[in-house]
Amino acid sequence: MTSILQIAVPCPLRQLFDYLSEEPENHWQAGMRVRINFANRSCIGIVIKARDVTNDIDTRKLKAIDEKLDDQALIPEEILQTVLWVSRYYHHPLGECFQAALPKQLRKGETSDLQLENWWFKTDQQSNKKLGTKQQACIDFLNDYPDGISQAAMKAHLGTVLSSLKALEQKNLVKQEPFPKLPIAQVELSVPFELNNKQKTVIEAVWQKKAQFQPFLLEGITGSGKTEVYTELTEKIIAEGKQVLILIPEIGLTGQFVDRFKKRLNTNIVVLNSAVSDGDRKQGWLLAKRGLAKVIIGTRSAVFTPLPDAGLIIIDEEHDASYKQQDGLKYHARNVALIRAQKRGIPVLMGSATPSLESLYQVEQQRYQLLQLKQRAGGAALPKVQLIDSNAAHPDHGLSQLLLKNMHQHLNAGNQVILFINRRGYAPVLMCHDCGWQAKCQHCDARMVVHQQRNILFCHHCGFIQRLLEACPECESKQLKSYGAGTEKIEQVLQKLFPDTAVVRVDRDTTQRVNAFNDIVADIKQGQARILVGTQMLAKGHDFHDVTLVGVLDTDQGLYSADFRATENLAQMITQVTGRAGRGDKKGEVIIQSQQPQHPFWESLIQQGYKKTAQDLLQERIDMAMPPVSNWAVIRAEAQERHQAMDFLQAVTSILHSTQQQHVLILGPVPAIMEKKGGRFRAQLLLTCQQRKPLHQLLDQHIQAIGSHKLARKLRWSIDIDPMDLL
DNA sequence: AGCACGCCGACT
DNA sequence: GTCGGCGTGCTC
Repeated sequence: MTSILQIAVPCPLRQLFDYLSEEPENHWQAGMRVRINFANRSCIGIVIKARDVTNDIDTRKLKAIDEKLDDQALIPEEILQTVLWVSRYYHHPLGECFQAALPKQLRKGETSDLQLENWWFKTDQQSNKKLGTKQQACIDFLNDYPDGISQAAMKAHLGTVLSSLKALEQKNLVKQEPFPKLPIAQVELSVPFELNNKQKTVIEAVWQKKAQFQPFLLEGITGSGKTEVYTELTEKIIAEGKQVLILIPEIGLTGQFVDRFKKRLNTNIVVLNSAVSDGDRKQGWLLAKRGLAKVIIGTRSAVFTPLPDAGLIIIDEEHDASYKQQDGLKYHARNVALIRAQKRGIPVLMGSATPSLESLYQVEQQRYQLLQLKQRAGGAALPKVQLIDSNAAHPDHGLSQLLLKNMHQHLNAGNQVILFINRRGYAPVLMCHDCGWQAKCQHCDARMVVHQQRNILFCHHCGFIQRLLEACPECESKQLKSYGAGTEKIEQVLQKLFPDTAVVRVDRDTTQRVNAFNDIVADIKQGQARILVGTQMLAKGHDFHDVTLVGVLDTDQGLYSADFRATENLAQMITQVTGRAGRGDKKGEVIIQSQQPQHPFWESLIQQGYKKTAQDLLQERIDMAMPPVSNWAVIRAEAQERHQAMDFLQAVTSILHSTQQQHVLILGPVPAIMEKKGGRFRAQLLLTCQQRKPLHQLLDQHIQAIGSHKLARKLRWSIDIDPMDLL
C-alpha cells in the first residue's frame, strides 16, 4: 500500500510538496523526518500529512521519498502546531520555520537517538568479604545513589574507578547499564534563600494559577530578588513532576543566572544558548522531549523546545529586544511562549525591572496580571540620581568636572565606578581640519569609527575595515582630527587621570574571546579593576557589590532618534544602568550627562521613575494609534541599485491596493533612515491596522503575488510582523 | 534559496 | 568556432 506524504521542504516556498511512500498512511505521523530529492538535491523534509493512494489520484509526477528517518514523530504535536502557527502569524514559509525551530543536527537529518553513557547501579547483593578501600569507596558512593549514577560523575568524585567497578561487577555487587547522557549537575547545593513577604506573595499568586493559562507581569526593580522568585517557583513546579522553561536574553554572560538555578535545584537542567555545541543542543532538546530534562534555560530559540510535562514558562527581562529575531523568520519568543502556554493551559511569568510598553498595555487591558516587587531585597536604598549638562563637560573626552570629582571620592572610599557610554571605539568621527572632509564608509551611509588600538577605521554597520589614514584623501593635509569619544578613548583618558587605579573596558571589542567576559567579570568581582568603562553590555544582569557610582555619558541618541521605540529603550537603559549603583549596605550615586538636560523626558524619568514615564509613553502611543494599540507590519526590500527597492515596494503597494478594503493603511514606500547599508539600498513599506485580522488577511491574500513578482527575485525582501524598529 | 536551461559577447 | 554572462522558471 503506497501513500502520499505532504512535506514541508527547507526552502522559501509557501507550499507543501507531495511525495510517494511505499508504506501505508498509518505508518506515518506528522512530525517525522524524511530524506527527499527536491529539485535535484538531497534534503530533509518534515511530514505534515499522509494519505493513502486511491485509484483516482494521478501519482505520475510525484517522486518517492529516499528514506524515512524517524520511526516516531521527531517533532511532537504541540511543537508542530506551534510552528504552523508561527508560519501563519509571521507569514513565513513553513519549511524555513522548522529550520528555525529545530536544533541544527536534527534538521540536518542526524539520528534522534539520545546519546548514552555508562551508568553504575548497586545490586541487592551484600559483600561477605572485606573489600579494598577503592572498591569500598565505590560501594559507599553508590549507596548514596539508589537510582544509579554515571561513570563520569563517579570518576569526577572518586578518581579512576573503572577497574574497581569491573571487579565489583565480577562479584555481582554492582551492575552497569547505558543511560541517556545528562547535563553535568552542580556538586554542592546551596541552602534555600529566605524569601521576604513580597516574594512569597508573588510566588503564591502564580502558584494559584498553576493549572491554567495566565500571563503574569512581574515588575521588580533591580535587586528586588526576581531570580529567587524564579528558582523557588521552579522548585515547586518540578516537585510536581512538571517541566519549567526559562527564557533569558542573549547577553554575554548567562553563567551567573544559570549557576543560581544549578546551585539551588537538584534536578536535570539543560542550558541552550549560543555557547552550547550543536551536539549538546540536540541532546538537550531530546532530553526535554523525553521529559528527562526538568528545567530548560535558554535564549530565544529555546522557546521551541518540546515540553511534554510543561508546568510553567518564565521570561526573564521580558522587555529585552533580543527576544525578537531580526533576520529570517522574524519571530518574538515572548509571543511564541504565550501561544504555547495558552494551548497548554499553563502560566507564564514575565519579569523585568523595566517592562515593555506592550506588556504594560496588556496589564491595562487586564490580559496580564501585574505582580510587583517594589523594594530591594535586604532593604538597600535606591541611588541618588543627578543630571548634568554635558555641554559644560570637557570638549575632547566629554567627562564633566563633577563626574571626575565624584569618581575620586568613590574610589578613595575603596569603591568601584562604572561609566557607561553606548559607543564603541576611540572616536566616532575622523575629520580633516583643513578641508572638512570626513571618513565615511564606502558601503554604508555612515561614518567610519576610529579604533586607535587596532590602528583602523571601522564601520559598525557593515564591518568594513580600513587602515587609519595619516593624510586627508581630499587635500592631503596631515591635520586629521578625531572628534567625540567612545569607550576606547574614555578608557585611555581615565588611565591618565587615575594613574594608580586599574581601568577595565567592557565592550564587544574586549569580549570577543570566548572566556573574555568571564575573566573580566572575575577581575571586577575580586576588585582588581576599579573603574569599569563599557557599553550597555555591562548593564545587564550583573551585580557588582562594590560599585557605588555610575556615570552615564552621551545618552541623547534616544531623544532625537527617528525610531518610535527609542525613548522607551532609553528609559529602560538608564533605569537598568542606574540599578547597578549601590548594593548591599552601600548607597549608590548616579550621574547622567546629557546635552539636553532641560528635556522633559529627564524630569519625568528622574522625578517620577520608569513606571510613570513608561505609562506616559504608552499614553502617547495610544493617542497616536501606534503599537501596541495598533498592529504594524513592515515589508522591507534591499537591492543593489538605488531604485530597485523603491520600485519593488511601489509594485507591492499596487498589488495591495488591487482589492477593495479600508481597514489597513498603507504608508510608503520610503527609503530606510540609513538608505545604504552594506552596499545595498534599502526601503520599506508600512502597513497599519487597528485590528489584527484585516492586516493578516490582506497579507495572506497577496503574499503569493508579491513573492512571484518579477522584481522580487532581483532583490531581498521580507515581512516583519510587529517590527521592533523602523530604521 | 538553489540550480538548470537558454540566448548573446570576448576568447583559447 | 566555444566559454560563460546572469535573466527566468521550476522545484512534488
